[in-house]
Amino acid sequence: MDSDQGKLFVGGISWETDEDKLKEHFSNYGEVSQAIVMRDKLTGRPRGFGFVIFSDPSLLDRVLQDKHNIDTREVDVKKAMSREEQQVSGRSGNLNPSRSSGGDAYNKTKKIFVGGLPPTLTDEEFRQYFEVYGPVTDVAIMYDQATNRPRGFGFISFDSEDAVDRVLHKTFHDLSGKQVEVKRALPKDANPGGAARSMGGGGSGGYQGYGGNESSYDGRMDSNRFMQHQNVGNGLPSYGSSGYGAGYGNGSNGTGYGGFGGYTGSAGGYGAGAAAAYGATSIPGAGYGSSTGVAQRNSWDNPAPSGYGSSAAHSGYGVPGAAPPAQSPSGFSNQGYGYGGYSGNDSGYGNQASYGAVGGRPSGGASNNPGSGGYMGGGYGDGSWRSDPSQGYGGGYNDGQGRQG
DNA sequence: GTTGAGCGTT
Repeated sequence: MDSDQGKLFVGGISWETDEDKLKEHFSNYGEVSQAIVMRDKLTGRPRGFGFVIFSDPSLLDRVLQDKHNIDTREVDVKKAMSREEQQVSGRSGNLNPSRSSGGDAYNKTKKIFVGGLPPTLTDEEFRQYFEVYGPVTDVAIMYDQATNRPRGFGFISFDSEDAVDRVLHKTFHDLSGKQVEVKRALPKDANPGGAARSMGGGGSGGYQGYGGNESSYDGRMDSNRFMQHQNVGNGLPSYGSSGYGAGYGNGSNGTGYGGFGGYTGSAGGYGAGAAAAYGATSIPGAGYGSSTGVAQRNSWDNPAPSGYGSSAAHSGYGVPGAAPPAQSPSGFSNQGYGYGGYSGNDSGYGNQASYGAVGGRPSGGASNNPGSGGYMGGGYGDGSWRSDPSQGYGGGYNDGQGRQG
């Protein structure tokens, strides 16, 4: 919220209005440090709103009292809500206190993303600026591979989490006279190329409706890109840096409802999501899901809170008693029993692992539907990059029978 | 036309 002081939402602006116009207009009140017009990513067409940030937040009061005309349009000016606040809309002022009490102990990322870098910035300057906050172990300014032009962002790795905390205490930093924005870097490791495929492109078109990694089993996570370790209020266990996986089954007679389950913890590293898929079977009621994360080891120096830092989680056998006790992370069970949710990472950069297999056929293989055993892609949705990087959402989708009948 | 873009290497 701190960082949003001095930030205005400007709605209803003309499509003619660009950043410069915005800035020009609001500069009448004081120094505008940033003006931005939101555009459609694909078409580039303005979406009709933007944001303005004043260097001096105290100017807002005056600005808010006036009516504003830009490009012959009367625009709507409001105090910008942070993305966190938006969903809470209503409550008078007092939103989640949550964080800042004890200080984000769960976030272990030592790397920050820095956006808005001046193109002229050098590695040295970049480093020097941030070294003030603590020992810097790595510096990376990103360049376009083809044009070799600065992409306007970079990364700083710190030696300690404390340094990161200090940096993040303020979202905006002055660097070479411009303002840059820092965020926790998304753990790149959480996005292993190759495991994220399927979902969507597949061509089989199996799942309907369950699309996108931000949709979720009950919709509650949707649009909440800032889920922290606060209570989510959905009755599901919420561990600090866990990822949730949701598996949806589609059994041959429609009974399969996967449910939810599987979380992964990480010991000293980035915990990324594990997705568990529950096999829906043709046996009514057989497929079920429950969240069965098992936390076993927490003995390192990792101050694992509440089962955090577990090594593995198994959960959700589709067919009680019939499922092979497969510990193997092969992810496929040949006879069509679903199991899902194995994940473990013990150290360092914990890659999430998500294995789900579902057959969706009655046990015993007495199936007249040979060869169409369902395949479940290990679902890992990369939490959007905007999310708090400690989160990983997994979405598991399976189309139990492929086509039935 | 009214609440946000940008995320990599070793």
